[in-house]
Amino acid sequence: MSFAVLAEPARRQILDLLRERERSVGELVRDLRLSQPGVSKHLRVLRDAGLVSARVDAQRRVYRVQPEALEEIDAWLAPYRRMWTESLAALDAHLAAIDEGRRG
Amino acid sequence: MSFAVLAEPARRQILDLLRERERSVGELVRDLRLSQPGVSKHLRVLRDAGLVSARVDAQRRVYRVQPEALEEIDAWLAPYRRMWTESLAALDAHLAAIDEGRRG
DNA sequence: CAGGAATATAACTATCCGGGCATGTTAAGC
DNA sequence: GCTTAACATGCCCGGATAGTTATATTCCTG
Repeated sequence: MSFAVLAEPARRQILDLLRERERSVGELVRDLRLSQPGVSKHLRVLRDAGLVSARVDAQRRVYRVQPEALEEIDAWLAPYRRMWTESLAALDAHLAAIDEGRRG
Repeated sequence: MSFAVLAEPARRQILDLLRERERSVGELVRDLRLSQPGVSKHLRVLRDAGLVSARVDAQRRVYRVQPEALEEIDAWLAPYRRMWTESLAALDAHLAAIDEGRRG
């Protein structure tokens, strides 16, 4: 499960940057407060998890996000999401009932 | 961010167990392959993250899941979810177009 | 083909974290 | 009030990992 991959703030930040547009390693190094090898290492982890993919452009590697890899996490989250939306629905109903009562 | 909290498989397993029904520490110890202090330690992390809450029943502490704490993660996921659902929609459209073409 | 640019990998270190054992704490029951 | 049950906490250890510097690799450019 790629939860562990996302546990690292720098990696989430990389994904957020790549979500706007694809970026080369050098660009990411400029945006993050990390050494170039540090960024490369995180990109390696993200690649292995299928969360990003790389395209070669001369000496540069341009990375892009691969959002489908997050479906697994979304799937794990789904039943919990049902739980809190049900709570919200119940609260809604409750407030509606109160309002109903107020208006007689 | 509680991604780091969920990175631990045992903690996700605890949440999944508590999603069915609330459980005491002892029950969790029986269900997991972990020592009692190990379980307590994970529960502590989950509590600090607001992911579970405890109710006192005599000497026992009964834990339940607090799904709202996962909304933060869901919020982070949301823009990516939009991305892959858009991809699916595009694929749908593509396949429909192919089918349309086949039928003339 | 020499030099430099862009990135990956290697090697090393410091830190964090999960695991267990031993022990502290609180509540029940006699 | 002493014992036992249920749980939390402290302490220690081994493994994982994120960060760095140094080096290897690849590819363009002159």
